[in-house]
Amino acid sequence: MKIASYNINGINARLDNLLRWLAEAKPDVVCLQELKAPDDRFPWKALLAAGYHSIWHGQKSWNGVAILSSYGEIQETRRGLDGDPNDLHSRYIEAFINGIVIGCLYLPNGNPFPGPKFDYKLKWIKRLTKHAKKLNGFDLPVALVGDYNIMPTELDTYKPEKYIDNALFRPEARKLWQILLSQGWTDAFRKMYPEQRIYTFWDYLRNAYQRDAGLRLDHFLLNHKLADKLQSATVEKHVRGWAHSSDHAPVWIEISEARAPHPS
DNA sequence: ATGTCAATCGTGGATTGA
Repeated sequence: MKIASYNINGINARLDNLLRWLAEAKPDVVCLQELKAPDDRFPWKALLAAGYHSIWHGQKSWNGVAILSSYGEIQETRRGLDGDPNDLHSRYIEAFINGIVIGCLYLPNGNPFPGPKFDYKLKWIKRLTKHAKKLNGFDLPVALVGDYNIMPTELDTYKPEKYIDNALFRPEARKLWQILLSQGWTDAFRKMYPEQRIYTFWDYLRNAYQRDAGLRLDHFLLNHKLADKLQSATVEKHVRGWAHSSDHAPVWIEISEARAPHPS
């Protein structure tokens, strides 16, 4: 089972790229972020024609998350996080697919630091941590997937010293990431590549992709029940090189599936 | 700051967010 995450940076502006990549990579489940589209402009028909059912939580102009599945109709389990009734950003959607709880998230960027946007980011991480604790109590495989907008360590950025005062790398955010992980979550990519510099984002500015001036922002957190089944993890770096690409690359993990018992 | 995108309002280009 292939579970993917892709910050698409405008689903309608990049629908052709998305469909091309789906046809090429054939993931089973895809978590999308930064739809930048209201609910009534989500291209569900084109995705259905490509073989994917969708659930989505859109918003005018910014944010927006969706989950695609090749397994048929999707059982949605949640949209949004508790803890702030005034938060209207569409940043979290969750479903139960093929026996796995999959949370798709778009964590606030938080720049500029310091400021209200950074404060909102920290609060959002705490709300996510609270929800993650609840999910971790279930006797089910769980994956929390998406654009975390956090570089957890110096290995996760091409130039750590440049990012000291950046919300993506501030110690306050990295500390909350560690607190979240300490509940028992496995960072799937770091588990598969313990020492390697891997990036999932390259800025549009200053030929960042050509220079490999990247950041690792998109993560898969797996609970124990799922981490045991992790087979591989891949960054689809070449897709970032396509014309009219998002500034993120699609990323995916492969999960081994227990063979279903034969019907008797 | 630099310089690159998309959405918006609303029809040309400034503004906002990333």
